[in-house]
Amino acid sequence: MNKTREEIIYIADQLFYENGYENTSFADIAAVVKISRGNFYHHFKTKDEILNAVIEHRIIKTRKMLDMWQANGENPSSRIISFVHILITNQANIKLYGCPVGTLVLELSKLDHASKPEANKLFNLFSDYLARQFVELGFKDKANEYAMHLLMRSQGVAVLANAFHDEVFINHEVKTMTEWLDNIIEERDICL
Amino acid sequence: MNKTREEIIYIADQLFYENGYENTSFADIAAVVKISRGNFYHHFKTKDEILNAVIEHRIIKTRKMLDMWQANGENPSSRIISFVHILITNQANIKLYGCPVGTLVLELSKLDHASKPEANKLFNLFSDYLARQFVELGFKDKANEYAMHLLMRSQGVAVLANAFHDEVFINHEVKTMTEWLDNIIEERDICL
DNA sequence: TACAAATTAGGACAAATGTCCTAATTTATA
DNA sequence: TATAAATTAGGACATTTGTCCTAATTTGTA
Repeated sequence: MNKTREEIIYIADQLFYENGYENTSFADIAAVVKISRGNFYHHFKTKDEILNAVIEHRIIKTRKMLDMWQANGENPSSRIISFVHILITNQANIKLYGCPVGTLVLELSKLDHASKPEANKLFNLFSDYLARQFVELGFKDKANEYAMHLLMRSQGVAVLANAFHDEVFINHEVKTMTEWLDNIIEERDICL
Repeated sequence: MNKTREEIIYIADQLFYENGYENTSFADIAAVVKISRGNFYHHFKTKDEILNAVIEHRIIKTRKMLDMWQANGENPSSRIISFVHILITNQANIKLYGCPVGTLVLELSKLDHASKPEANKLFNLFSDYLARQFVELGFKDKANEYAMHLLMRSQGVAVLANAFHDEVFINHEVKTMTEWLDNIIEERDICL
């Protein structure tokens, strides 16, 4: 039900990512959805309402993706690799527009926007997912630290991927991330 | 000479960083500089011209800073540490607005702005600076790779510093960066 | 001092923005 | 089918935007 509303959210999601929130107007969204600007008001009273709907939509999408990784990943290690490999899967978009999460949170920071905490939840989803894997790997004390470390690296790669469009760099950094993971696991085994 | 022009650039530099380029208007800058909006046109014909002037100004500032690090750093290793420590020195601003370079390049990407390559030169300055240090450390083949790796890490930390405002995380990541540096130097010595 | 150049203030201008209203049309329901 | 509800189109509205013009003032110089 409410197909138009969902289509608005779907298109706004894309446009906010590709062109930024501030730089996307009602008119831009309406033009793609092919509805009149007036009709808009019936579904969303303000632009902020659209943003909130988009963020909520992204949270649901992300949860689904993480649940799938959780279900399909054979072990914590391969589930972590699923995360790292977004950088390769979404390489084309990341080169053009950066990371959808990182760029949104940064923009909302500069706009001093009330929805920043909500957007931040996207980061929390990934961080919690990763931390859970590290706990399962036996890194009880360092799980959060390691999760943030990987999140940090993927954000750094996304920024430089956007800046330099260098595929070799991206592939190499993905490799060093998996090596880093192998290393801490190896060190853990030595300690036992 | 041309004090007003320089003041416009100085203020625009700040406002573009704090509020974003798109989200900063002529009126915003004029209000802070305390000149009439009309007078603006005498110094800069378009907003893009201000942006270009701001980028040029940042390039000059950055060059000066790197030259100072180059001159004052006792060895390549300590010069690299100077770079890493921006994350601590500029911690307050990074938490609020992210990295000035990364956020500008990302925004210009989304705006599909003609000045993105110019802004990217800021990244090149840091990357070249770092690569030079790694060459001096004897990593002839891996100098660029290592430079990009450190740049990537500092960008990642900046994004998450903005998102989470977590001082402990920042300090810890700075520590792991210095440890990473120590490690590759140690490994190099073992190989000799 | 006299004159030219540089700088300034103030506002005009069209276009775009987010918001909101009304009237028509479609859809669903009794 | 008749009626209410949901959805739509089209445009009004004040505000803000970047851009640009003109006339006044300040500054520097011969």
